[in-house]
Amino acid sequence: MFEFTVHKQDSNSRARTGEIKTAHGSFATPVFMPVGTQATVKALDPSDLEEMHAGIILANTYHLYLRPGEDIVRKAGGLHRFMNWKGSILTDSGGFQVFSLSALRKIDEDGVWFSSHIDGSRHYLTPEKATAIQEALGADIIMCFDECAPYPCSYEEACKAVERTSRWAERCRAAQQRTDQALFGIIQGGTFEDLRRQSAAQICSIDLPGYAIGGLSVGEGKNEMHAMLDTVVPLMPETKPRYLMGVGEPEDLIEGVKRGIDMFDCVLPTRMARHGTAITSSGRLVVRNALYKEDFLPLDLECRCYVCQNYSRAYLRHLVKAGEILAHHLITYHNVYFLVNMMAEIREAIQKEELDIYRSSFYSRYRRNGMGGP
RNA sequence: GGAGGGAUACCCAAGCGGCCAAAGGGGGCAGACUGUAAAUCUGUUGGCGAUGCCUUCGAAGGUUCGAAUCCUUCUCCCUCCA
Repeated sequence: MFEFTVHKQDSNSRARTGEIKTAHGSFATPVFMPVGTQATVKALDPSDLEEMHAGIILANTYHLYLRPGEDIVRKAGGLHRFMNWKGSILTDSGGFQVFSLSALRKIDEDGVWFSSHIDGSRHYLTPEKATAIQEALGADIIMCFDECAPYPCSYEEACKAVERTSRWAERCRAAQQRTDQALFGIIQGGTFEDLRRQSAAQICSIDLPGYAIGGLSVGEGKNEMHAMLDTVVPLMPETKPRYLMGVGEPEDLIEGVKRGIDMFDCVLPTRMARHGTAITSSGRLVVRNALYKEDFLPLDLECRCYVCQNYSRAYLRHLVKAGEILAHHLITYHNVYFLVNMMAEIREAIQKEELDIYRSSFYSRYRRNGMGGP
């Protein structure tokens, strides 16, 4: 089952609140989805995610196909049971790996050859195969297998990716056997407005329960990303969720919501945490910096998460410097909480018609490379 | 007491006459990270008034145009034999 309902449309922007219902519960939108590529949000237990009210997480087709193999997940009773996550799950199709594993891959019309990053073995992924794997994994939302073009990229290259992505989207839909999974289409087009329009028209002409915007935040600037959203979102149906893939930073979430995005996912909070950086209301706080050696304040003075209630910057810095695994857990917990909570605040602001106020208040405190100080 | 081996930058450790302010690790400091080949990657790590100068390779002397590298003495450490 899959249902999307819009609750409140902001009168000053394209922002809206809503709700998505899947067989694994419902969650409010706009939503931030933590990424758990290999059926685990790195360094967190599903109970942590529940505790911070994350309603949906991501996993990846390509990675789970290579290891442990989708059959094992299917035999385990599906991804939810396999990883003990009761909320909703979205699986990415492997389309992003077409981009990120470019050195190990070869694209043709039928599909993509990959050399496994694990053992070098050769694998062929097609729209049909990506769909079948996602059916075996059993997520609530599955994604069309797309071609995510790099940035920068020539017009011709971007155009080819758009057209191939459209043909592949049709094939994914045709390949669908299960009726209980929501298949989302993906709009491509690089940073070319006309290609974005073309892609939006083509993808949205396929009747699917949701649509995503892919191929952004791959190196283009914020302005270009915003311009693409302004181009594409108006061409997407209002009654379907709009998902901006792979984004983002706190400011990107606000800017995306304002431009009509309902769903986001990003590895940034989990990856940065493992690399020793916290996301706070005043900006990034590089926990390992010497500045925090004797700083006994919490990561974020305004944060109500478990970590900020119980641990100091000095202690977390110590854990990071000492290479202790708890550092990964605690900072990841905070970072994911921060974004999940931020989305809750944004929803509340939209509900109260105060998104602009929330936005300016956010920017008044947040500096991208802020020190996170009091 | 005798015979060897060793002392190099914050630590470990290469270097054994000029291309050495000195390899490589570690540690320190800093930067990056946006549908995860990422507990990763990159830069930096003697001092300056800085396309050059000054001080450094246990200490002090010496040889040499030139020494971390060769010689002498000393100090300390290690191994083996008494």
